[in-house]
Amino acid sequence: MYYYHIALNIPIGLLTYAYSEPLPEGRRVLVPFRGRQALGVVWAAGITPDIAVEKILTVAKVFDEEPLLPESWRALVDFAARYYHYPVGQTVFAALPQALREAKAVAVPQPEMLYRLNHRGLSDEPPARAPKQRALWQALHQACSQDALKKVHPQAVTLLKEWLQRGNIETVQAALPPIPPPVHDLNAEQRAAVADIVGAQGCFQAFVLHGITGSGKTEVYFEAAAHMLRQGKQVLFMLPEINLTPQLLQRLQQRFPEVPLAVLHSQTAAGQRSKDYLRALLGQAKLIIGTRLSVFTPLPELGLLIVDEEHDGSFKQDSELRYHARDLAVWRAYQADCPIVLGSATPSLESWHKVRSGSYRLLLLPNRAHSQAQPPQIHILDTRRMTLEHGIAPQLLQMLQNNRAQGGLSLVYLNRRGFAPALFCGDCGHTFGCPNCSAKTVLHQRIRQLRCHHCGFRQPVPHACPDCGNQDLTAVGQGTQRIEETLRRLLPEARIARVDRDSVSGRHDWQHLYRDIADNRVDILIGTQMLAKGHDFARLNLVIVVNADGSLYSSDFRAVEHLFAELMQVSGRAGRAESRGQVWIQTRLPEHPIFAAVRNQNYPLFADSQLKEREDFGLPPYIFQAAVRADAASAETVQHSLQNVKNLLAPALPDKLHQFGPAPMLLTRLEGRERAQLFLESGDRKAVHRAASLWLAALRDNAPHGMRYHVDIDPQEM
DNA sequence: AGCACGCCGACT
DNA sequence: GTCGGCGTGCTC
Repeated sequence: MYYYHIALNIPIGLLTYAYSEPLPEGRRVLVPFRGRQALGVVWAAGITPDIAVEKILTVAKVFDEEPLLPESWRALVDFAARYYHYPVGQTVFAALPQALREAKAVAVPQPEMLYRLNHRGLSDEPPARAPKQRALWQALHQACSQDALKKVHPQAVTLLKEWLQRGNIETVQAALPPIPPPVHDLNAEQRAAVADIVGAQGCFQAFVLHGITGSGKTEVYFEAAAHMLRQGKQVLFMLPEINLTPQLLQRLQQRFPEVPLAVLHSQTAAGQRSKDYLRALLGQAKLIIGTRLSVFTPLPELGLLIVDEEHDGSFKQDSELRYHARDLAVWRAYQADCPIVLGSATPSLESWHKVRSGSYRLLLLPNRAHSQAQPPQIHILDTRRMTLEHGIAPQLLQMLQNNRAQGGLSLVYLNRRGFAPALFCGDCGHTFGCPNCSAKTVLHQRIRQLRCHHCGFRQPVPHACPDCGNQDLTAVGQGTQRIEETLRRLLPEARIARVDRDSVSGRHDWQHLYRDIADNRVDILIGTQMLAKGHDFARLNLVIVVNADGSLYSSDFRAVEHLFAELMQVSGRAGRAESRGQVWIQTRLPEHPIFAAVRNQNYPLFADSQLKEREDFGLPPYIFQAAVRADAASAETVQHSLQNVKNLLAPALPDKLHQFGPAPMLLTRLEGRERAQLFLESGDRKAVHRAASLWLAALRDNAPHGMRYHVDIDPQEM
């Protein structure tokens, strides 16, 4: 009998099973588990059982037709499980696509075949009256993929089958896909960046590609990728969810028409995702593009990783396995001995710190790629002594009006959905909170609802104050809907489109919007962060940021960093047009140093001064953090049990460790549960990990039932 | 995590 | 007398 450690989707460790035959690690198997059959992955083979042999059950089924989950993938999963203090078995399942988590065999994708005319086919030319067929026949002089042939003739599949039967066609294995040269020539900086990346081929090296909006980072990614693809290497290209647009995919397909592509994100249909995952595992897919979850794709021929908008918060998963895909990507590059490119106009301070300390190399794209395009001009407008017209300065309204008259496209940006952030009783001061969360509900005027943006709560707008009966309830603050209403009233001739999660959700809505904008049917866009990221509108030449201050009052030390990135990103929307883009940012805190940095569009200056502050205050990236979070029905339960565990652990914790808390979280109540957290901090990463392990063990033994808890390594939210 | 086992309150 | 509440403990 052979014994194995099997990874199962359970929060305890690996379980021991037996089998009469040798099994390789990375094999999917079915095992009996609690009277049922469960899927598992062979994690360690040839082990000595660590429990009584009579308790060990036998593997029930081996999926030995399937390819193995490779060693490099298992090492990645092991690392992620250890680093993020998450059970190995559950990490395995988090890293697998749906079909591979299920207890049945999967179809193994066959390598793509190319088709070509043989001798007989060459002399069997279709008649002149069938020009389409003839075009297909012509194309088949060279080996072609089915996809390529479909573009030549819509019925290519049927015809191919027919000609194959007739014995006119031969099939060949796909060779290295041809990669055409770039359509546009790269400028000197782009070429230098590509040369640096390509020069690191076969060695681990992290690059931060810092380029302002429009500086042509994508071309650098593409050319570096092209180089690796020509060597038969695989390239993983990761983006934030919102940037994975049909436009980008189209660009990729234009640039790499013959390269087998795998698209992996949460929107991909489960079947396709699993198929693409296996194609990547088998080395059939060469270019893998996806969101954070694609970092777990097994890639036997990995030659380059690209993380676009690497500062983006969506690379961090904030439930279950709380991993940071950018950080895991760097680990993968190290493991695979290959370069990784972290691209951004506003790199994360974590990455910038590594540039400054010399471990990452900086690649600069200081200019806009198309030399006639200038960076936008950014103005900071002090609104303290102004009478605003429903949140907008009169002079900015005038600018919107003028820009419309001159045929320009404007963007009014604010990061707040709904009509107004709060409804308020002018008599007694009552505000309308969410019953499940410690947050105010947001007024959505058009559908007459108060909504909580943290949970699903919604209720009709009350007609009177529940405390004093006053019927005159006032909306305070600005939301996208209210700005829209105001602008429609003040600028009745303007054609206005609001873009937020309430108005634009599906792909269809986007297509409509793009068409309307392209056809010159929109003068003013009103939008939230959805619009700031990854969407380019050529005519856009005026951006107004309604209120930039909110996060400057936040106690989250990352708020300034995030606001800077947000302002640079939204500013970058302006000025791909012919005339120089103008950006106006309204603020009541104009003397805050962030605005000087934004106006000068000087990221390095900003980042260096932020790093100095972080160092002075002993904050990340100079120290390492983990958050211990817990929630339960009552605030006392959470607070007391965290305090209790803290007291219990006090003698056992490492010396170099500081603990802060427990304290209620910023949003103390979420979906009916009270939340509190405690921070573990140290300049020594090992001390944080050791403390995190101790905390988890202590919570396992001491947490009252009904209390949930987790550890978040390198937390991004306070 | 799930799922079974087990020990106390309101029902035919 | 039982049906079912969910607290507790185990899974190879």
